Amino acid sequence: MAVKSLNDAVAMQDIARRAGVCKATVSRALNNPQRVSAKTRDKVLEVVAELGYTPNKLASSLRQGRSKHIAVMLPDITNPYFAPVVRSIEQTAMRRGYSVILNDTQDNPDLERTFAAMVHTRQVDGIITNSARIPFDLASVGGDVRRLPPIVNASEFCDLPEIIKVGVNNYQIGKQATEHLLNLGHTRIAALAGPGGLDSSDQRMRGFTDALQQQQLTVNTNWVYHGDYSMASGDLGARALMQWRERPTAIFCFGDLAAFGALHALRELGYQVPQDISVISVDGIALGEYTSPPLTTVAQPLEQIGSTAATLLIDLIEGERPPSNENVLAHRLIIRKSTGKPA
Amino acid sequence: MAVKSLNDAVAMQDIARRAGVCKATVSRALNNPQRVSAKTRDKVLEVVAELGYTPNKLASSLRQGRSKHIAVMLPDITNPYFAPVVRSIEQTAMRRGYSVILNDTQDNPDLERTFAAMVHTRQVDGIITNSARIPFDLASVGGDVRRLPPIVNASEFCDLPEIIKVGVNNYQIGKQATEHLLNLGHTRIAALAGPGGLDSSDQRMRGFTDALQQQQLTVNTNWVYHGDYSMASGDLGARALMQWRERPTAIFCFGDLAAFGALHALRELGYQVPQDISVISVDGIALGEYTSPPLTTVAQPLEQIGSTAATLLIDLIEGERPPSNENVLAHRLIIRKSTGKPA
DNA sequence: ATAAAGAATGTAACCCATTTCATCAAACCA
DNA sequence: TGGTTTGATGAAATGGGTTACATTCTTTAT
Repeated sequence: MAVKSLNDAVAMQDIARRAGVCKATVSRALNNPQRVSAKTRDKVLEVVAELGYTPNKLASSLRQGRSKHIAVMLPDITNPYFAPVVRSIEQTAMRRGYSVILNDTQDNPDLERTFAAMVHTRQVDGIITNSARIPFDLASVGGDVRRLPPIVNASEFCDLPEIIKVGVNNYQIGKQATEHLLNLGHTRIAALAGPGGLDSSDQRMRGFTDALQQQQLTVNTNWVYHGDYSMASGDLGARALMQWRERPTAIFCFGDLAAFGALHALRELGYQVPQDISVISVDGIALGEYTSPPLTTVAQPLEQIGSTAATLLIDLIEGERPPSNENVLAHRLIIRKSTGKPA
Repeated sequence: MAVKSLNDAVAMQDIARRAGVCKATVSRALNNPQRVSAKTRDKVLEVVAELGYTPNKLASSLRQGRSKHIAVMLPDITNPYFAPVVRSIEQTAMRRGYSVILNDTQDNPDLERTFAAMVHTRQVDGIITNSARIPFDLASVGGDVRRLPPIVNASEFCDLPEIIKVGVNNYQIGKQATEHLLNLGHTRIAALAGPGGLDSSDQRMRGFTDALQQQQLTVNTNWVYHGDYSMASGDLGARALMQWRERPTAIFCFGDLAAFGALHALRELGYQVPQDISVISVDGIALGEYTSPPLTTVAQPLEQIGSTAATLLIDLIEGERPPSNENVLAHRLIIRKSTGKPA
């Protein structure tokens, strides 16, 4: 049945025998070289090289009670927003000696829970999640959040204050994106928002509303469409927003993908961007540079979100609490060709 | 230092004690329920539920000599081509009880090797790689490929016949893409190829050449540009191709990303697609539906590549050799708006 | 020179589940 | 009814490291 892994044979005991020392010494020579005499160390390392020995990390993990694996949960790896985050997590983790186990939850709570169980089975030392749902069964920790295993919440926030979070200031993002449009002279601005109730979307909406109000403008509810950040919903949303008798001159998309969909719809409907209508969005994914027209967007520091999340999580695993639970990283408005003065 | 995981305490021994049986019986009750009397089984399961026991998978893996982890190596998770493949691998693996360890090698042989080393120490049961480089130090296995852990080579092929491969017929893809352009009446066709020497690119180029020759056309070397499949190289390549006095009326991009770059360049240069120039490409990534204009492309069955690769690998791990080492999946021409008759 | 401190190494327990082998009881057969 | 097969369970070895503790060999200090 199960094929036995191959170059097993050689274990620590074999090295020990051949080097004329005991297992413990081999272990020390490998992990705490300074705790072993130079002579012994050299001899051990020589035998290790000779026999091509690689320590079995499972055994080590079992004994030490930590696997040096971290899990990354995200709703959809296919989303270009997440890919750079994951890549950066992976790089950071690898540098610190951790491997990344990937889990695409498809935003399915059941899958999230299944995966979360991995923490209990000791397969992973901690989790980075991009979901607002923290899937751990609170009951199992007696309702005490502090007893949860290390978790870092990236990009999208849950409402447990005890959980460490890393992301951007979505309120400011919403405000700045809107202000960019206002500064260009737009007054009829639509919002192609994300799901209501989702923190990132709600915050951006607040920023949107406040920015308008500072110019004595109010939100036209006809011009607010709640999608799900996807291209398809951006397409649909843009069509919905443009159907009204009184049309907006600018659309603030709450995500780049939705903006791609919107650009597509607007083109099909025969509008020129930005001549007929401006489009701005949020995220700063790489594709935005190549759309037609290239997309003006408030970029999130995706790599930095990933590396920060990984660093915080690993610090946490290794016993170092971060100074703050809220880690807000800087966003950046990138002005390209999809926004302009209103006609 | 290292924080001890929390609800440790409860191990199999605890269940055993509490249920009045021995560890072995608990293990059997959990893994081979039919090998235990109904009464004992119920009692054990009851105690398991009561104490909230979850088996330590590290221990189990150590004992059984298999970790139920598979590693996925790919050059860049940020590439929209790979994301669906990875997602599909992950889903398939999860369904079969395996976790996926992700490694973004950035096409860096050193990183690949580093990671490959991990495979030994982490006791990863198998590997799916999207690189033509099989990074395992052959010396370490005495030059004997059969001693490598199970590997499946997806998308991009190495030249070891012993390695299982899953992917598409790139020659046919190249041919069909070209034929589509020929059928529309194009005779001046450029190729925005991938790196020379890379199997996928070379095969598509063969298909391209053969399709042209069947129409008594020859390849104009001015109209062949070798990029690296990236958007940036597509942009550059398109500009290079359009600089000649005699210009092509169609460009065959060897990858969707390059096509995005090409569309961007063509737009900037003032060409209308497809009125002035047609663009076709390969991959069928989701974004292609939303470009301007939507991209005609030969789609690869990305999900299927992933699921097939995962299935083959896990079968292999569990001792089942596939009928063939070459698993070629069907591609599909998707005609959208980026190709048309020549002016 | 010698006790005390320190460094190097060995012994054995430990992490926790799986699995072989032995044991014992119940069911089956002639 | 004695002998055998079958089924349930337990004892103990196992996988491969790590580490607390014990022991031995050096140094250093007096």
